[in-house]
Amino acid sequence: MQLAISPDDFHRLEPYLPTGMAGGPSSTPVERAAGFLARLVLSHRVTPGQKVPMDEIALHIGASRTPVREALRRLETEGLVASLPNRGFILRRLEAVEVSQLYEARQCIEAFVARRAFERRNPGFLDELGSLHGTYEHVLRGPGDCRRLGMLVDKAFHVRIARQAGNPHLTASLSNMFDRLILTRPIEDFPLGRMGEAVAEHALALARFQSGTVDEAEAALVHNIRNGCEAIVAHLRSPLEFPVSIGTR
Amino acid sequence: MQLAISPDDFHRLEPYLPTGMAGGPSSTPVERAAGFLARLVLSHRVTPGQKVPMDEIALHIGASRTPVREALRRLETEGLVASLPNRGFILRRLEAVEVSQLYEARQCIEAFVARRAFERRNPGFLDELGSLHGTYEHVLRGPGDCRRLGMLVDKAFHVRIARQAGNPHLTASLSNMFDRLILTRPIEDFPLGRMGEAVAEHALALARFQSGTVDEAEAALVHNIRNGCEAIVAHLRSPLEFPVSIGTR
DNA sequence: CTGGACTAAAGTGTATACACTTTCATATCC
DNA sequence: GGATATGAAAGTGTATACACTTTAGTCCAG
Repeated sequence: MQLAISPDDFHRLEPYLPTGMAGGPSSTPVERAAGFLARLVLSHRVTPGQKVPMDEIALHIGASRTPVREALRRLETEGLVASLPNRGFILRRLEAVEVSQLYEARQCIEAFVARRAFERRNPGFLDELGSLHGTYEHVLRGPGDCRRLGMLVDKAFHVRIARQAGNPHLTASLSNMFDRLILTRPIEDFPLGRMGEAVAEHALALARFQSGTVDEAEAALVHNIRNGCEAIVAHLRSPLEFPVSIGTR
Repeated sequence: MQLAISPDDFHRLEPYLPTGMAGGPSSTPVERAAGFLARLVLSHRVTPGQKVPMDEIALHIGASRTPVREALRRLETEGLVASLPNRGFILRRLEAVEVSQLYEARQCIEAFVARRAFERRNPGFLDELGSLHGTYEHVLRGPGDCRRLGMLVDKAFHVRIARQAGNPHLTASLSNMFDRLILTRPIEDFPLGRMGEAVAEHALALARFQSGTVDEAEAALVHNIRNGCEAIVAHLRSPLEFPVSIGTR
């Protein structure tokens, strides 16, 4: 089975890997284990519900299962994997209800941080947000199956706003919600058409942050989240109404 | 040094231990390790900034360091301990700014869940909330140094409201914020006088949920959080203005 | 065939071992 | 005397070993 993300795309998404999963060569075995698992998931070699191949990860990072297990315990707390007693770990798989709950939680946090971020906005922040928006547009025009890659840049946009609000705990919490939504859903559950709309909604949100009111900025962001949730829930209820061909380039 | 929580108090707080830290005899070594660490912290045998005694935990739960380390990796993700390379783990210690950020995050989530919980309130919920409120009052009248014990019941009250909102992710997130506020602050940072006020504020919040409007219920809860934060920040700025004698019964 | 025991293989969870780092105490030099 | 080396002891992080569980296969009885 061919990788849905080409090596070229894959290299480009490295900066957007989940926190603590960058796993560069200089990091600890525990971090490298988490990083390699993230890559396995993003390249569709491990899909939600499947067993986490501890031995393969250990072999690949050149370590034993001990640090790999420590990494998986961390990811367990983050809701990314689940431990099945005496049967190892599996990549968790989100139920439809969990997806909408995560979107609800996103709305709770993002409505709040949008206001704080607006109050604390400055040229540097707006530039970075604009840049992330540009990357998002660019990625969507790219080749191959860009759904997870696109979601990572989507995440970067939203998390950047949260970061501007200055509350690391809310930022981390939001980041974790995105990780769960990105990594623990089958790729079929990402409606392809949705991403184009999201770009337009981000453009509006960006404009509101640049030259709008607090309420408008908050509303634009909440609108983006609500639409995303609705599109996905509708897609989950009838995933076969819009059969998609997965481009493999 | 005498335990600040008597064995009697200690037994009573078991039902309120953080999630995944109950650590009954039948649970896995990883869970028991987390549970025993929680008990070490709640009995002031390990204080914020101190090293986590891995060997002591391993010995006490009758296991080796391997599962203890896995447990600590989980707690690391939850922000309760920090890993110092080649020097083991320490119980994290919150800076003043982190405390106020956690209160801000609490307000973000609790304002949201208060509304959802109000919409979904029913007699069973109100009964349980009333019961938790009664326990809170009772604990504060109890003997010994009841600050951490009181905070655990305070947490139970707020988390019960979150649970009624029906979003497990927001509930878990709030629960984690309380754990950090309860376990990773030096006991001196808990202003003793504050708890009496909190009881009164809980009483009002309870009344609003029983016979008020959504806005009133939300406002009462936010008021409780804001007051708590202000009292603590003031206390942290001048902890010596109101020297307290720590009762040891 | 079908379903249930038995067996072998694979895989998991933890104890143990050990190389390596840090820490602390003693000794040495300026 | 204070600062810097030196050594041993303690402690950490991970590899390895192994008891135990699950899984998969095989055999046999019905």
